[in-house]
Amino acid sequence: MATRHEEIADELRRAIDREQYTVGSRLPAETELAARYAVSRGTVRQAVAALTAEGLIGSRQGARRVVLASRRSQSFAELRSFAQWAAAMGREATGRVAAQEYRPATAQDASRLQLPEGTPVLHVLRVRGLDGEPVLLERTVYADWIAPAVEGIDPHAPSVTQLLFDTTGLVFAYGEHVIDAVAAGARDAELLGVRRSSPLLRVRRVTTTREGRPVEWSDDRYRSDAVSFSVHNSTASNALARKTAE
Amino acid sequence: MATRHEEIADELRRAIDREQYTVGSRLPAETELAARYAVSRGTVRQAVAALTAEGLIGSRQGARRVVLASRRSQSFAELRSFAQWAAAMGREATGRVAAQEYRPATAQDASRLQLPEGTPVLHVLRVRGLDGEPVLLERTVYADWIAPAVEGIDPHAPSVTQLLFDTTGLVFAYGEHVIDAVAAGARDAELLGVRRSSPLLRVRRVTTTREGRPVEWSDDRYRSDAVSFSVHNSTASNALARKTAE
DNA sequence: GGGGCCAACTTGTTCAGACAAGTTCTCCGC
DNA sequence: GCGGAGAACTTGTCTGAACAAGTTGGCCCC
Repeated sequence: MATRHEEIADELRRAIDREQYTVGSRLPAETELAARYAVSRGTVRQAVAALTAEGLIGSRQGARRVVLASRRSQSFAELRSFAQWAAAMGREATGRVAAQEYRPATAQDASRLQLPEGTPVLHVLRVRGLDGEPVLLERTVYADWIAPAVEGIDPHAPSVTQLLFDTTGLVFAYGEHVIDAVAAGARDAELLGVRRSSPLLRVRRVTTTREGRPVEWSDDRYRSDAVSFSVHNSTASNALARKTAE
Repeated sequence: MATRHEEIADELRRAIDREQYTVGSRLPAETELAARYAVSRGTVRQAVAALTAEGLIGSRQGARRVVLASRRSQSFAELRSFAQWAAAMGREATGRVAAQEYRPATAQDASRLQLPEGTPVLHVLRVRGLDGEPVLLERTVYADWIAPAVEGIDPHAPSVTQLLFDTTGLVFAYGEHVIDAVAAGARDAELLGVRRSSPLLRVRRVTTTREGRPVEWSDDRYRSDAVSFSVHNSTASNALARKTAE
């Protein structure tokens, strides 16, 4: 908690969480908050902008801000890392590598990872579970420059993200996710312990470093009875987009 | 295009779109942009903050901003309204009401729409298509205070959103979406023209007005071979969250 | 009681300046 | 040629001020 506006945002979040400000009620005016925390209005605006982006409060010119929701959404760290997400819920993340091999990059791999076609990239198939029960099948392709660090990882390591950070200082900073539904194939069904052709939630994502360099792309399939995703949107911020096939 | 920072944001978006700034390259410094557009640095910061929220550029202290992606994501208006989305793609939105009736609000309805339990709410089942081909099944529950305006709508109207705005001035301002996958039931399969138990992408959402008042909640099922969703995230903004079943 | 108008309030936009903190690049010495 | 130190650059934080634009609530009149 370094900066003042982050402190204030956090304090407001907690106040909403413990229903000091209830859903539907109005937040104090900027000038009042500025006086209360002894900061300028600009700093207060930075704080409430964060809550607005999270979908906790709504804001429109002329009217006081409204509390829209109370439950705080998880952090990006929790979304990037399966293990961190599990830990935040008080569950244990388990995982094993089912297959791992180098293959020359296809045109698709090359385009997504910004590499020349034919560069050897590392394919990894992981099964991940919560408290031992498999819920996610991860087919990940790593760029050549990070692959050596991934290759040496213990097949049962709970957190690849954490290990990569510890060994190479790599941070996953940006992600693009495409979500749809698919039927479980024979292999999927076996590894996840569901019946063939049961519906799976598929998330295809590309992750990049802070410098904007793509690190990996992945085809993740979730047991839809165990996991769902949640997104909030507003006229001001629209992270979610609908797309047609191909 | 009213405000200066919106103009600048739009100009930058277009420049990225026509690859004047290519993916992976660096944006000019704030001070340079400020000079170029003859505005203060604060105004430039507002403009680039918008692009950052959209996932188009990445930003970190000390380094110049990096272009992360070029394709512009659709607006919130397009996400809220099926018809607007279709129009933006140059496709024709079709739709028909398959069933419509009032029912007393269940505890779940009451909680989601912030109404007293037992209040009569309007259930509507709509089939929507692109160029005549059905792609979406919409089971929507409308709050009692907006239901009369919905009831009178032509069953084949392409855009409910537009009609509600025209007749009542209502704007859908905020939305919370929970996404998972389900198998098509017999009714779903028939209405969408797919085989039973094929995977569907389910989006359950609650929409509220600008005042933060819930208007409707809906269970939308998309043919997963026709539609997918896309979300971008970063350490700074995380609209997407993973959830476990109940 | 209802409708309309206005004043007070509140958020949005923009400016200019100062300092903090992190990154990048150059130059120097080895 | 390589690495390290440091300067120059760049984004992040924060202040204080002024005006624009939209909302809300109260008051008055019919």
